[in-house]
Amino acid sequence: MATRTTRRPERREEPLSRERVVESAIELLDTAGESGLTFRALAARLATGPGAIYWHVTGKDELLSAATEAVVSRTTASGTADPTPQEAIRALALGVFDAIEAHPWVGAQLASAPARSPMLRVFEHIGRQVQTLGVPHTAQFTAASALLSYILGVAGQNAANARGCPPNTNRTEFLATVSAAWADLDPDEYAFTRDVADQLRVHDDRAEFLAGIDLILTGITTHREPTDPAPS
Amino acid sequence: MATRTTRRPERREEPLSRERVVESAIELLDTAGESGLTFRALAARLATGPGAIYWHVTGKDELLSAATEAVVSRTTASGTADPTPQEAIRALALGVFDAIEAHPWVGAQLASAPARSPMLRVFEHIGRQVQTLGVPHTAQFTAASALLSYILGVAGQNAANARGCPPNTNRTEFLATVSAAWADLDPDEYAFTRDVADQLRVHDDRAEFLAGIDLILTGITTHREPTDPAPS
DNA sequence: GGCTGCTCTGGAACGCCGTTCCAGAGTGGT
DNA sequence: ACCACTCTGGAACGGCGTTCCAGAGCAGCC
Repeated sequence: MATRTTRRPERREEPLSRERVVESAIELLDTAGESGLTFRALAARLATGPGAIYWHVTGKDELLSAATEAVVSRTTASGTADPTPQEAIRALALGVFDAIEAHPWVGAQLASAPARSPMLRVFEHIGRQVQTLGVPHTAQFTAASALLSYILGVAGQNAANARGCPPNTNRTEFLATVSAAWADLDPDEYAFTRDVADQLRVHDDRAEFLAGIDLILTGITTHREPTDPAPS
Repeated sequence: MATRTTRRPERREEPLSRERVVESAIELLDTAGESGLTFRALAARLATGPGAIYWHVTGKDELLSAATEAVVSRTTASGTADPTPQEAIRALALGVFDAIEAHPWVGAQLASAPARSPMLRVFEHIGRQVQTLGVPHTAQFTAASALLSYILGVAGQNAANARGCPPNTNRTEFLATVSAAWADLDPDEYAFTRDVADQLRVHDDRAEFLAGIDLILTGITTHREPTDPAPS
């Protein structure tokens, strides 16, 4: 009140920008979850009104896409030289996996809009390693697509699990609860599920994810005819 | 106005019920998409008010779950005796795949809430076939989870694609458009994607999906490389 | 028949959402 | 001094999920 317009080095300490909007959106998504990202909450965090945000972003869809793009692109950026294509694919997949574990909302976003830009880069990198693996040209699309679909599937599941209990229960307790629920299922209708309830309780998400990748990689590198001896 | 309470055989021609609510919700989702399911629209279709629906359903989450459950359970119901476990798994996966193609909203729903009931039954059936395949006990959970994750991943992608262009373009035209977009990408940054743009244009979703299933099945049934050191 | 208690209805209202609108502040060019 | 342009932010709109509640219909008991 005392000073009205004097003593203002810039219009505000930091002017609005698309970058700042997206960054704040990511923080909001990380702290308050997917439902926490609101134009009003975002405006409050940026000390402005909802209308101002629309000058830098066309709408919520673009905002979510930009936030996802920003997070995923960081994982793709770190290009380490891996000795084998298999390890390169594992590293690539783990990058996406870790990004989703750190930001569960990315999983839900990717699972429901994969054709967009961020995952296309992952697809490209996977495809190159598939080529390096010596996969026949006609099977390369299938192989890369299968790997991508699997990654996106795990992404969605992890996001769903993280949404189930974001703040409170630690992972061990959560797994114990679900495992106990599985063990209490009908023995006739859910014989298998009951049988693996123990494995669910002690399993490691990252290891299971990688094991699935390896399963697909084995399928890709194994010739269709089972008479082929194990390649190395 | 003429007759007030006379001439009414029942309170209404058909009383509200949870079954009728869920069924109408499915119809609404199929015709108007995920965003078309609204308590007001649902109330209009049922010739009632929004409040009445809450007597039969606790909220929108349960409504969506019930609708998904209803659609998925129909696919699991048809139990045909398949000669081999592989074919049984393929049939199971195709059932889910077809259900999602017929109701794209199911894909999005499954991809973002897989731990719930409907997919647990699929998991159970897959797991039994995995057991029949002779997979070692310690690897059964991994194998079934990988298959389920892959199915859910494809589910999400199909749902996203269907959401991109629900009514208008036929599939061939859509694929041609995306394929052309891929072919126009930067040759350095997207060499592989450009290379498989042709395969994208002519590919068959069902066949690709099954090919991915077969990749994982091959990985499951192929013995690990004997020289492979235990990877953590 | 009345009366009561229960199930079920459906319209009104609440608060929040994404989005649009627009008056106007700030700023650089002439 | 003026203008044109970028950018701001508060108000407002329609629609959403959800809640609330007066009351309709329908047993069952007096």
